[in-house]
Amino acid sequence: MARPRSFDPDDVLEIARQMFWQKGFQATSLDDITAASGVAKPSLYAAFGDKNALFLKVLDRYHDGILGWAERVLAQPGPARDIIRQWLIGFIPYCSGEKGQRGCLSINSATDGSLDQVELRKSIERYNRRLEELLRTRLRTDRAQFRKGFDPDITAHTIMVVHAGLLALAHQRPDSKQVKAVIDQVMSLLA
Amino acid sequence: MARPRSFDPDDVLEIARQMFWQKGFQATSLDDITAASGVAKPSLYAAFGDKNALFLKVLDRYHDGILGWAERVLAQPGPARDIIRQWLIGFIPYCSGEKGQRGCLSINSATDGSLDQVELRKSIERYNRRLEELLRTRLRTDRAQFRKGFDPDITAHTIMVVHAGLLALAHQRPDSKQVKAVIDQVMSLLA
DNA sequence: TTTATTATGTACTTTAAAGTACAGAATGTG
DNA sequence: CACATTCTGTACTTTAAAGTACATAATAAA
Repeated sequence: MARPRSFDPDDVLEIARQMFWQKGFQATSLDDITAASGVAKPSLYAAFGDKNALFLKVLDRYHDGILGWAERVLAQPGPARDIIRQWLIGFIPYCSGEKGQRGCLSINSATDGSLDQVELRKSIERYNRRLEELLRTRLRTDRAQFRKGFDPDITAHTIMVVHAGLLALAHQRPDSKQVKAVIDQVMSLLA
Repeated sequence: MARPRSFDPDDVLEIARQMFWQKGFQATSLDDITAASGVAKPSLYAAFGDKNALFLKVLDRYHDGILGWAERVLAQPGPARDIIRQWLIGFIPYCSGEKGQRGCLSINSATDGSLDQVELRKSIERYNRRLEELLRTRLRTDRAQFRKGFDPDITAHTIMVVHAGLLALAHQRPDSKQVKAVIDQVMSLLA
């Protein structure tokens, strides 16, 4: 009954994600996204709202991607230690070398002082809470695999800290072997 | 032989540091710094160069402050483990609660995609290299205090990762007890 | 006291990017 | 076909902030 959209919103979100991830929120203009996607500004505004709203949608998408993957990996059968190690190893391509330079979109956003919108903070907090919950649940469930006195809650949080640290330092493009060595060393806490 | 400066450059750098740290590079305008310091823009330009150059000076100052403190703490006599623990504990006020929200100026800058100037990257890399070197040197020197097979180099890097992780997650204002628990757990790697 | 020199403050220009007005195009329906 | 409806593209306005021109003020030296 009316003119249909000439683009797939999901494609645009994907393009926007790449640009925001690479250049950051501030340095990515809507003109950039228009140029890369071929979708003019009025259409972007109609489909996603203003720049903040667009970024929030992109970030939520990013979060969902990582959470979905974490859920799949951490639900696998086997020793919790091996599973969590496997999960961390999976981040190595994003924590080292060329690709590592952009770091993590979520952490980049969390550390960006100019982005202190309430919605954004909530999204990031929710993401961190969920991720930590996945780790905690797994460690609690498999608690019997560890030493007496093992604390699943603190350990889950420590893994979150290491994870964040690796992705924060990723901007320096460390060597993947070094990242792996850190993961291996930290994994010795799971005993 | 000429009109003297009416302000102390160091005072301005201190004010600029607070503003950049709180609001980030992009969101802090020179007009903000002018308003806070009482120094007009042409004077800022004459004294520090453009905004990027000013920020670089601020960041170097910040780095020097932390490095100086780390040198002092890590040179103290005593078991390396206790000394390094003390050093990490010293960050707790900056990793938790209200004050933690701004995180670390260096990490905030490293994760800011819009700040990919060469000079800036160099400054941050140099800072990280020096900090890690202080840790590594101490761990190597006191290597005899640890188990057979203890690797000072990897351990120094792991501590850097944890340090970065704590400061990246600081933006969520975690509880100081939780931060302390993570530090204590990680310290068990030094044995 | 005059002069050379550098700092300061006002007010300007420039630029980049967010956001929008509006005319016209593309569809489904009667 | 004609119409209601929503989308699209061009071109505009607005705003915020970086950077600067210029007249003036403050000092040290001669």
